[in-house]
Amino acid sequence: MWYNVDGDSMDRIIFHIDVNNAFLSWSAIDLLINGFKEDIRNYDAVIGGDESRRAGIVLAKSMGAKKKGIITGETLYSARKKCPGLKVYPPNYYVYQTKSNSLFTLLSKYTPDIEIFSIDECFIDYGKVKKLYGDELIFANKLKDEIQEKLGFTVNIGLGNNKLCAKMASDFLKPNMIHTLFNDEIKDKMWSLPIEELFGIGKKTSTKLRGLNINTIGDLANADFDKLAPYFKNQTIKMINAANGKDGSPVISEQVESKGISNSTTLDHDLKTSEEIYKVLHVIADNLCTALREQHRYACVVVVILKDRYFKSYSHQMKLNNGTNITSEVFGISKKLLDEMWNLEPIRLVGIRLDNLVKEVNYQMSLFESNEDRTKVSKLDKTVDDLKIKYGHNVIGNAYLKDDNIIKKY
DNA sequence: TCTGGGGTCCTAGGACCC
DNA sequence: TCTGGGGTCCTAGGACCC
Repeated sequence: MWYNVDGDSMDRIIFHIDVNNAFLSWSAIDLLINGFKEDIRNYDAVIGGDESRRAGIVLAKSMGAKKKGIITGETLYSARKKCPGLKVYPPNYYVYQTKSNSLFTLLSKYTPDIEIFSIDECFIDYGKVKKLYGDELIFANKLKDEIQEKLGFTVNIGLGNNKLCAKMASDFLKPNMIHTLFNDEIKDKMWSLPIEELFGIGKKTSTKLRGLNINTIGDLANADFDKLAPYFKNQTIKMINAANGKDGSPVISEQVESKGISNSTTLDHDLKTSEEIYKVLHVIADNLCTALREQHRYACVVVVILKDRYFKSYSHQMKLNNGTNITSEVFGISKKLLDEMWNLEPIRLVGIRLDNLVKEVNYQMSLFESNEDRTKVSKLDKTVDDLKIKYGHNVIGNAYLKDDNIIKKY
């Protein structure tokens, strides 16, 4: 997390650029390109998950839907109750990635100092290029308009002396707006906001804070450290700094490799037998290992994640002596982990996370295995990967999984 | 008809070693 | 027979973000 006070300084100028209703805007543009007559941004519309797979939640909403009180993350069922005429469209992640890339490409004309924060958000260290482009507000306005003109969607841009303030600023009033939250504006513009608006303060923490009669960001900014410390331990100082708009974390433009990758799926019905769960684990293990092999990376930790019908989640993990990206190995470990952890309660979600990723393995054979076997399975994976590259990801799968209805949903 | 999927970071407790 | 800390590594779970 980036509330790091060291390095915070007045003379930095940071932009936070945030696409307005990203998924919905991007889907709207894509639909228009494909001959759709209406712009779904002008309806009461949402991008939503697949209800038949029990993934029916709101991922993004139009301004109209927002006005009806629909919030991101709520069930489509509940959203429809608020807005009976609601239109629901499925997400298209391929389109989103393309639009996202087009935004970052446009921005990189101006500066290499861009930190990609998520698919629809980034930070720019404007201080470093100010002498090239001049006044930050004038530039921000031009940039905002250029994005709308060339890419067809709107953004909010927040300006501050650090990333935290820039991010808070871009969130003020939407859409298509520019806001500043410089150090001398923190009291006036941020302290009156309710505590849950502060970045990093979620539901659990805000409930606890309100219980301590801390209701606004200003209350937290001026809170007594010793009073809060027993409740929030090491987080206390970070929270108080954040409420004071202090953050020294740098804009990091190099793409850092992820520390782990995961894949999980909510099933369309609860699974009740190991055999059913194994099949899902196998597909997931293959997805993840294929991705790792593409990146030439290896996992040293395998985690199996389950959610039961009450939405309670469980995990079980194993650290490996040797990193692996071999599907059959990860699948084998996952099965073992499942067998150890599963209490036979019906399962709603199955996932695997591969962690502690490394670039190379110095493979050390255990006493009883032969390196030949390992080379063989590795080669098999490679052959499958090559076929996938040549003919597409769906042409080949494990025969074990063929014609299985779990896979169709996947 | 409650509640996606992919991440990061933190905490607490246990094992183990010195 | 009972009793120490300190440090590190590992695991499970939680909180938060988009």
